Amino acid sequence: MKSLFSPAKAARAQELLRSKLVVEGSPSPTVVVGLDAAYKKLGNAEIGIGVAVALEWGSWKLLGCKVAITEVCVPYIPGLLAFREMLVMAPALSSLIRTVGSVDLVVVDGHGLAHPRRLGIASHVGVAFDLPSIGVAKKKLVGEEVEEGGEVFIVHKGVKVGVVVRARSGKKLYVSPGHKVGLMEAAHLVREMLLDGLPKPTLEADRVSKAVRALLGSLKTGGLPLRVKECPTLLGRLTG
DNA sequence: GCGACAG
DNA sequence: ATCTTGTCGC
Repeated sequence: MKSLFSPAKAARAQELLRSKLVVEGSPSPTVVVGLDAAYKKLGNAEIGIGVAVALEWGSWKLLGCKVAITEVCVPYIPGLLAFREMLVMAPALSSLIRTVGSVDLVVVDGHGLAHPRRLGIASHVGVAFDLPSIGVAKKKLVGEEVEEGGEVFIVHKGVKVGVVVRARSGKKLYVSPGHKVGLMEAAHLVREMLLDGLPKPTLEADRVSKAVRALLGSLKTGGLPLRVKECPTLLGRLTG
């Protein structure tokens, strides 16, 4: 059987999307969305859980939440993360946008500009939905950390592509522009969203994805053989 | 050839 | 990311 995924073509697609990327802007969000994905192996199949939560800036009040569940047959390859996670993130995000009406900013797990081809998952999401977005990663993908004027930047091939933001615990967060946000603006916004070592939207999306994952586990324990083949895409709405 | 390698 | 045993410290 032919391969189900072409890394070479995916990388070419990133180069095409890259020409649409805007790396400047300073949004003043009212509605901010957190995106996250979790996975669970059920028999031979790998199930992906995509979560999108909408919060009100500042009060961090929950405005909506959408979950998309489907089998994911794309492997994780460094640099090509978006092609795996977009399968569940895109349905969850588009459904959430339809529900809450408008979204001002999307915070994504992973890098944006700080990527081998300058189009990490945060930028991919931003360009695909034409929304301002920011990438927040827990680990570095490319570049070196360079201090300058009391700020630590991620420098890749001589270009500043991200900022290292320190949580109060001392833990590093690698922040980079996704789309329609500048470098310093992205770092500033993330610092304002910081709570318990992570941006509030990320924290909430992560919480939900872990909870749904636990539910999938208990379904298996209950003896219900989940037939993925018969329901390739389940769009659940658990909160919103 | 060796090391690095988001989630 | 997920799986997973044991250890350390509040």
